[in-house]
Amino acid sequence: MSSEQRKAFPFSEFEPKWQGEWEASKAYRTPNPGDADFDASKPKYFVLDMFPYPSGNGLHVGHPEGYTATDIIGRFKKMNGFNVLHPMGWDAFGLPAEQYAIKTGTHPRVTTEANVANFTKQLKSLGFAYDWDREVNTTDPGYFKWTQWIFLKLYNSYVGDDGKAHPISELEAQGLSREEIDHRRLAYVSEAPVNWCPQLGTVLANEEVVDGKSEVGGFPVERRPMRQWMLRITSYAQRLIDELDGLDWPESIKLLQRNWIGRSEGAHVQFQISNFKSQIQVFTTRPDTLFGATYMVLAPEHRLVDEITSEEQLAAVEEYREKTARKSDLERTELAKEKSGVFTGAYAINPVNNERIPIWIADYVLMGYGTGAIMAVPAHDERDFEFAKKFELPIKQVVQPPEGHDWQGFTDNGIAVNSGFLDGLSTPEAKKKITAWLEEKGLGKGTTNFKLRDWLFSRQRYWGEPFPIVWENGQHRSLPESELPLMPPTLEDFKPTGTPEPPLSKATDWVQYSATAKRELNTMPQWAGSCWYYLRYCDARNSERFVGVEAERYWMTGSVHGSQFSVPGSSASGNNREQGIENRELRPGGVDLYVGGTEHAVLHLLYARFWHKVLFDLGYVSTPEPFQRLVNQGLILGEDGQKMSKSRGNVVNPDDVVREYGADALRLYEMFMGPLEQVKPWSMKGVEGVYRFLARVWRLVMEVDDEGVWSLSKALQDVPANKQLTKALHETIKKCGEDIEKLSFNTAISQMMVCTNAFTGAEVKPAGAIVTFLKVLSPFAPHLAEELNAQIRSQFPALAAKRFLSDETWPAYDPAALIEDEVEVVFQVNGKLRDKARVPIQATKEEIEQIALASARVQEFMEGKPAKKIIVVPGKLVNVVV
RNA sequence: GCCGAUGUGGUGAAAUGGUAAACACAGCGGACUUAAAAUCCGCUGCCCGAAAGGGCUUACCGGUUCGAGUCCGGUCAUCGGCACCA
Repeated sequence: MSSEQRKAFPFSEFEPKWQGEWEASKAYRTPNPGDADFDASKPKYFVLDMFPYPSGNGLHVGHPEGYTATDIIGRFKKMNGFNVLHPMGWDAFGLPAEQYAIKTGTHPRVTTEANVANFTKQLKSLGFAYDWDREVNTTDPGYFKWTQWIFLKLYNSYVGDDGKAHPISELEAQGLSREEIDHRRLAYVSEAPVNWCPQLGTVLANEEVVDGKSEVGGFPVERRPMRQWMLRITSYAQRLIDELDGLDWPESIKLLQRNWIGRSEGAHVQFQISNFKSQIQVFTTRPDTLFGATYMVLAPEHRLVDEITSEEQLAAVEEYREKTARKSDLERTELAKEKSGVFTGAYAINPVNNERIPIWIADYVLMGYGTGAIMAVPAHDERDFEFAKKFELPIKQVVQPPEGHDWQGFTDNGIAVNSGFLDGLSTPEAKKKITAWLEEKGLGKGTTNFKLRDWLFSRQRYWGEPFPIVWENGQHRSLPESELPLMPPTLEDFKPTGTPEPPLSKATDWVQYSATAKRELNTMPQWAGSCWYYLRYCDARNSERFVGVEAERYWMTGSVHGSQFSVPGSSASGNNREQGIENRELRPGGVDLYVGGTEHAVLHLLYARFWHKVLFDLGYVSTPEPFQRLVNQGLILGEDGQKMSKSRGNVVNPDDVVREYGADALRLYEMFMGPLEQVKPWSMKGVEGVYRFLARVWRLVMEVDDEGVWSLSKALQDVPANKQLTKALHETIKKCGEDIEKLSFNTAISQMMVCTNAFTGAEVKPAGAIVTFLKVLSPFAPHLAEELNAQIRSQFPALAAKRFLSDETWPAYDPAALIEDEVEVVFQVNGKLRDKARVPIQATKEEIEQIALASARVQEFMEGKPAKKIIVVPGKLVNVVV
C-alpha cells in the first residue's frame, strides 16, 4: 500500500502524537518506595522482558511478540490497581558488537550507542508502557560498576557446609591459609582444559559450545589447557535443581535445566592397581553390578596413565593419547559410534572377588565427568558392551532381566545373579547393600554426581567488563570497592592478538597497576550483565548500592517491611506452592512474570538463578529465586513456514509493518496469530485482518466526509446500550479480563471482534458503552483507544476518560447483564444431536426433559422404544438413551 | 538412542468431558459504484441428495463414559532439546 493511498484510519497521525504525550507527561513512570507519589497500599507487579542485545539489524518481529504480551499484562495490572514495574534495557556487551567493530574499525561503543538509539526509536514507535527512567545498559559504567561489585562478592565468598555462600572472612578467621582459601572461592582461577575458539580468539563456556562449534559464528572449538577464571556454580547444583519446584515455569524448561545439571546417584569405588601403590577411584551408578566388572577404563588424560603403563604398551598408549588430544570435541563426538582404546598393560583388583581385571584407556571415558575412570560392566552397559565385543573382553552376567529380555546388554533393573552376597536382590536393594558393604570396608562411598561443570567466566575480549583483579607476585587479589567501576582502557586497536593473550594486553599503561602489580587482562562474558539486570531495574539510578534495600524488597516480595525468607529453599517445596500463590510472600521468585525465548533455558536462566542465590545467601536480596513465573514465547516463522533469515529472504521488518498498518495493528496481529507460546508463521494477510478490525472500531466513533475529513460520528449518542449490546460488552469485559490473566490474547482479541461486530450492526452507537469498550481495548491497541477516547471527550466530556485510559480502572462486568431469558438446549438420542429448542432459563430439569421428549424428531429417533436413561444438563442438553 | 512438545477445514486457529470448527485469512455470491478499490450483507469441513434430510469427520488403533478433539493405553508423523555423563 503506498502512502498516497488513503489509510483506513489516520494512525500515522495519532500514534506518534500519543507517544509524545505519554512521554512528555511521564504517563508510565513508576514511583519507588520513598517517592512522594508512591502508594504503599497497592500490590506490586513486576513484569519483565528478556532485554535485547541491540544488534545492528534492529528489531526483529520476534521482539515485539514478547514485549506486547508483557505490555498488555502490565497495562492491565495497572488498571487493576497494581504498582506495575515494566522496564526495558540493553544487554549491550558481547561478541557481535566486537566482531563488527573488528570488521569495520569502528569502536564498539560507537556502534553500540547507535544500535541502542535505533532500538529505542523502534520500541518507542510501538507504544510500550515502559518506565524509561529505569532504562539500564550493561555497558554503562554506572551499571557495570555493580557487575564488577557482584563479581567481588563471588570472589570473596565460599560455600559452607550448610550449602550457602558465606564471606571469605569467615575462613580467614578460622586461620586457613591463603592457598586453602583460594581453593574455596566462588570465583577462582583454574588451569584446566577449556574450550578455545581460534577464530573468535576466545574461550567459551560449555553452554556456548554446540556440537563442538561455537554457538556464535559456528567456528570449531578445541580443548586446550589455559589459566581461566571459573565460577563455582557446581556448589549450587543441588539447590538449582531443588528450588525449581516452587517456580511457575513450564515443566519442559524445568526438565531442561534438571537434565543440564544432570544429577545422578551412585557410588565411588576404589580399585587397587595390581603391583602398584596407587588406587583407581571410579564413579558408578550401578555399584550393584560390581561383580560383573571385567575390565576398567581410564580417560586418556587420566594422571595415572603415565604411572601404570607397561613397557610393552607404552608406544601404543602414547600414540593413542596423542591421537585423542588432537581430536576436537566435534570429532570425538562424531566418531562416537565406533569404540576405540588401548590396553595399558596394568591390572586392577576387583574388590568384591579379588579378580585381576585389565586396565584400558579409551576416549569414551571423559576426564571431565565423575573421576575420569570407570569400572566396565559389559553385560549391563551399552558402551562397555560394544567395547568388550570389539576388543574381545569377557562379558559376565550379574543381573537377571525379566522374562523375554536378553541379559546381554540389559541395562534396566532386574535381580542380582553371580554376585555372591547380592544374589537374589532386586537392583535397588543390591545397590543399597553393596554401598553399605563398600562403606564398611572403606572401599567406597555413596555419592551424587552432576554433569554440570563450573562456569568458565573469562573471555579474551575487549568489549566486556574488566575483572576488578590485580596480580602481584603470581597471586591475585581484588581491587577495593572504592576503585569501581574499573573502566576498560581506551584502545584504538581492540583486535584479538591471535594468541590466547587477551587484547587488553595491548594497553600497556593500563595493565601496569603499580610498580609491582598488573591488572587481570581477561574480561567477563556477556552473561555477566544479564545475570542481575532485573534487580537494577528496581532502582536503576542508585549510585550507592547495586539496588536500594527497600526498592529491592518491595519489587521482589511486595513487602514494604522485612523479608520473609529465613531458610533458603525451604519455602520452595511443592507443598507450599499452592499457599505461596495465595500468599505472595512465600513465593520463592521475585519477578512476577518473565517472558522470553526458549534459547535461554539453560544459559541465562541458570546463570541468573545462581548469582541470585549467592546474593540471597549473603543477604543482599530477599528471595531465593529471581523469576517466579516464566513464559516462553514461540518463534515467529516467515510466511513460508521457515525460520526467518536474510538468506531465505523471508524476514519481516517491524518498521515496515508500523509504517503501513500502524503500531496497534502490529501489536494486535502478533497477539492474534495464535497462542503466545506456540511457533507460528507470519502472514501479511493476517495483519490486514486485524487492521480492518481496528478500522471498524475507528468507524464506530468516527465518520468521514466527501473530502476525506474525519469527524465524530453522528450515530454516536449519549444513550444507554440496549440489552443485546450490553450483553456483548459485558461478555467482552469478562472474557478479556480472564484471557489476559491466562495470557490467552488471541481469544481475547476474537471476543473484542465479536463485540465490535455487534456494535457495528447497531444504528445508534451508545458512547458510554464504547468508552468502556475502549478501556478493554486499550492494553492491546493503546494509541487507537486513546485517540477515540479523546475524540469522544470532545463532545461527551462526562463519558470519556479524563486524562489517559491507562489511568482508568479496568471496568467491572455485571453478571446480570450476561444472563439471557432463554437458552438453546440441544436434544440428543443415544448421544447424537437430533433437535434443539429454546427454553426459559429457569426451566427445571423435569420441564426440559418433557420438552425434549415431546420433540417430534426425538420421538422419531427413539423409534417408539422406552427411554432407558435420560441425562439432563440444564442450560445445555438432554440426552435420551434407548 | 533418550527426553519434551505438537498433530482439528484450503490457511492461522477456537472449544470447564456436553451443538466440533468461534474469531480471522483465503475463496464464492450480493449491495453501493460508470468502473475499480474501500465498505456493508450473505455463503463456505467432506460425501450422498433437486430439496427436506441423512451419513462421515479432530493423525491412526483400541478403551473408559449416556456422551471423548478433550480422560486412559498403544502406534505413527513433525518439530525442539540432549546425546559415549559411567
